[in-house]
Amino acid sequence: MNGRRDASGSSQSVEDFLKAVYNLQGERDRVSTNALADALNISAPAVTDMAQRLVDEGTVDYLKYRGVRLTDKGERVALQMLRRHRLIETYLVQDLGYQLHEIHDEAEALEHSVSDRFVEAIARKLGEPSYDPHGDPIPNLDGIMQERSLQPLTALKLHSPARIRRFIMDDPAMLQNTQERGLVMGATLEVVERDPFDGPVTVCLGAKSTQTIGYKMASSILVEYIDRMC
Amino acid sequence: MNGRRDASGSSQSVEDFLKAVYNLQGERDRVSTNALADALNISAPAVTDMAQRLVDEGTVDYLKYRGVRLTDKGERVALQMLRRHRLIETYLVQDLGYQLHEIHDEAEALEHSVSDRFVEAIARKLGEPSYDPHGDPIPNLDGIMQERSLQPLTALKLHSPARIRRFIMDDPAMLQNTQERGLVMGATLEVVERDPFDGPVTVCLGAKSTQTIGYKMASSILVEYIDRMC
DNA sequence: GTTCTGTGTTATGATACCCTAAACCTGCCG
DNA sequence: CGGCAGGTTTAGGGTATCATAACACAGAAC
Repeated sequence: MNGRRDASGSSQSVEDFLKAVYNLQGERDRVSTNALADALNISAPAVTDMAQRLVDEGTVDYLKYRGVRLTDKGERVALQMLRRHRLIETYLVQDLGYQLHEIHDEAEALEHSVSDRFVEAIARKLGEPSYDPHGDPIPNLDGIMQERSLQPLTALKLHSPARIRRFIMDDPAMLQNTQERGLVMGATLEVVERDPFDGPVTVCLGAKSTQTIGYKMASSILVEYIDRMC
Repeated sequence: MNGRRDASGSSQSVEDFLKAVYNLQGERDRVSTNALADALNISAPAVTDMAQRLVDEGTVDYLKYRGVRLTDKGERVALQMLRRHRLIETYLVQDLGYQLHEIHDEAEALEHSVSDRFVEAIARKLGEPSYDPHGDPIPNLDGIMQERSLQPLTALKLHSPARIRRFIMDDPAMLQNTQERGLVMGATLEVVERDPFDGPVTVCLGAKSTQTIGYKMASSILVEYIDRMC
């Protein structure tokens, strides 16, 4: 028995496995067992083990020594998990007052036990959002995501107004730091200075404040150009 | 690994086990293996198995052939689960538009994966409620519940106005039926007729409608006397 | 093409949970 | 107080999910 009351019948381990494959699988290449072992924090044999079991379930395509790839069925499950995860994250922020850096772990746990009924209830309540609080696109029921073309802060032209649209960072501490510095979703800014050789970027946030941001963080903040700061 | 991010570290099975012991344990008596096997839908040996494991964790006091009893620690866990369960149920109704008969299963799954942070967030949002949508009391953080003295519909004096305060029924179908018939939480009514020998009870719900209710259902609906119908 | 080297797999084992079948208590009955 | 019936436990298995240690393969280096 497992926690889910809906279709799939997958266990938490299986769902996490499929998610990990999805995340590591770029275009059409296979994912190595070691990469999965790292991502899932389990041993390599455990990955082989799971891969072989999932072949029977038809969610994964596995070739000895060549790695793992999702089947269409597996990809559907992964995208469903992604939808769950991102909707739950959105919900935690919107309705329960969670901070951006707190939501990942909570969603990670909830996504496995929540029913479809629940997920669709919060989706409706949130107004069927297309993006989660990190700015990551939320797959719709058919697994389709609305991709955008955004620029990292490090690639922004000087003195061109832009709006923060996405945070690509997993570290909760870094995430928290961005928020505390006023680098929040939707904030408008322009780059006033940029050091060469992957040095820091200095941005002006409205009239309010100026922040100098390390390269790593700056490249993890994506923005879109806007006409004027407001 | 299990789904919880908080303290306890209990698995879903363990938590369900402790809840079951709590539910079956009246005052100070022990709960029999078979009773637990029935309640949990597992075999008797599986219960013995679990009981022996939980002794090591200190949540349960188990004597061979004499049954199981919660320790103080075990009772704390059980009450914490009860709090979680009932707060989640309240939340599902209040904020997500669930119907009364839909909430039990969803809460049953969620209570195991949600964090304390989550539970307390919804408690705050709901205004620290003392009762869940069934009218069951919600333990506070110290495990204390506000008990009330309510009457079953079957014990009500004729023509005495009363208000529905609690539904003691597990069957979702019966629960759903009460709601459809207007026997909802807080509704005011009076008994206009009662058949002898555990026969049906006829109640008048305001001016709106009159319902004749079978004994079993009527005895599962608890009310409090009020001064006048309104 | 043969040989390394590191990546991946098999072998073996552990744990939590469960089951069925068989052996075992316990309390009641006479 | 012996014995039976029914509730309990022990024995013996099974699956999913992990781990460690030992072995096997693949691709690069020569």
